[in-house]
Formats: sequence, C-alpha cells, structure tokens
Amino acid sequence: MDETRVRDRAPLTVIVAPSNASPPRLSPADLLPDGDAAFHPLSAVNGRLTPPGLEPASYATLTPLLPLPPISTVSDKFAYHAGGTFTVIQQQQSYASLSPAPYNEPLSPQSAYSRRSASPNSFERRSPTPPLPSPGLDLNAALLAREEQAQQQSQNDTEEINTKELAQRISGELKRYSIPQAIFAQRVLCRSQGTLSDLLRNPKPWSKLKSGRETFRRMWKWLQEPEFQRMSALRLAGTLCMNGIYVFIY
DNA sequence: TATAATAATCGT
DNA sequence: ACGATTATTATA
Repeated sequence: MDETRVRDRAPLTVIVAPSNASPPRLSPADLLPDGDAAFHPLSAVNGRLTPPGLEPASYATLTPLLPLPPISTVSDKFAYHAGGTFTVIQQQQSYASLSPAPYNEPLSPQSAYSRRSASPNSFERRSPTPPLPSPGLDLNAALLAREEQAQQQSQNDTEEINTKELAQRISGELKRYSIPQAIFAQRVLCRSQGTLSDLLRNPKPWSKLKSGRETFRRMWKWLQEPEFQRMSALRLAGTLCMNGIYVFIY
C-alpha cells in the first residue's frame, strides 16, 4: 500500500539477483549500513536473554549471537528454487529455527489488545513462508501451510489495534532495552525518529487512521515476536521496508 | 561542566 | 510523514 520509500544513506548495491551465479554473500557490514556504533554484533552475553525481572541489558548486548544468521537459512531457501530466476523471499521468521527457544516476554502478555490473535504464552509460530511448491514435492502440505498463512495474514490485516496501549507498550519496550527511537523507527517501521516520537506520544485512534495503520501494525507485529527475533529485526536494517520482501544485497 | 546521544516539537 | 531544530538526558 504505502511504505515504499527506500532511503539509504550509504549507497547500497541492491541487486535482485539472477541466481545461477554463486550463492549470495552477505557481509555483516552490509547489515549495518550506518556504521552504528550501537551495534556490537559480537558482544553477546553468552546466549541468555533477559530473564524476566532482571534489569535488561542494552539491546545491543543481549542478542544471543546468531552466528551469521541470515546466510545459512537464506541459502537453503535460495538453493531451493535456484532455478535461474531471481531470489526474492517473502520476509519473515527466518531465524526461528536457528536459535534455542527464547524467553518470550518479560512483560505480561497482551490481553486487552485483541481477542483473536496470538495465544498469550505460546509462540504461535507463524510458519516460515513455505517455498513455492516445487514439482515433485508435497503439494498438499505446501498448500495447507499457505492457507494457514493466508488466514493469519488476513487476521492481522483485519485486526483492530488499540493504538494508545500499543504506543505505551512500545515505549516501554524501547526503554527496557534502551532502543533508540531512531533505530526502531528506521529499522522496523521505516519511519523517521520524529514520526515515531509523535506516534508514540499522540497516537491517533485506530478509527481515525488511514495509511498510518500500517505503521501500527508493524509495531504490533514486532511486539509479538519472540525477543531474539525482535533484536534481529533491529539489527537487520531495512528488511521490512520493501514490501515485506527480502532482497539480497551483495 | 562540556559534549554527545536521544527525544520532542513544529513547519512544511 | 519528513526532517530540521530545539530540548532533554546521559557521559566523560
């Protein structure tokens, strides 16, 4: 719908790659377009995420150090339909399989927001987007998965969001993990710091929102992710900015 | 206390 | 919604 602005400070080479060449290479540096001093991919606190109740470490330090996360996952899928066309993978949930089960949430589960979505204390994994059914594989499974996903999606799209509460929650989380507005806004919302600040302080009621809804949906989604995944999103740079589609950069 | 980092405001 | 500007807060 909207959200199609691509603004890069650093001239990144974005190539939607014809994939008969060698597998895509991502250098960690590419994931950190703005030499963000805040991001220290290596300062992992031996794997454990902030346990409920403990003072949260900075978001930069609590990432459980996924050893070059994207690449392996990605190249799997990549290889999967590396048929000669290009490699675009629907964004989402790429890391779910990589890390040990995370603590879900230091906070109380969302309650008032919605009655339909998300069981409070399970991860309710949306399955990673099933690769396009490839001939010879199990069609039914693929179709089923796809359908589930579609349901999920339409649910998400239909969902009404209590923007006021959402804003509070987000503010809270940003504080807890010392996530700067600028980072969150840019990386997960594709918005500017000022915009986010405004949204958080004076959220308009859902009913009065038009295109602005998308932004709140993103906040909501982010909130539903398990912690490690949220952090990935933070480090990932621009992932969601292109229509929910990953484009490999190399 | 100076400076840097981050957040809030406001005109467009 | 952006982004420049100003205000606030953290830090050396």
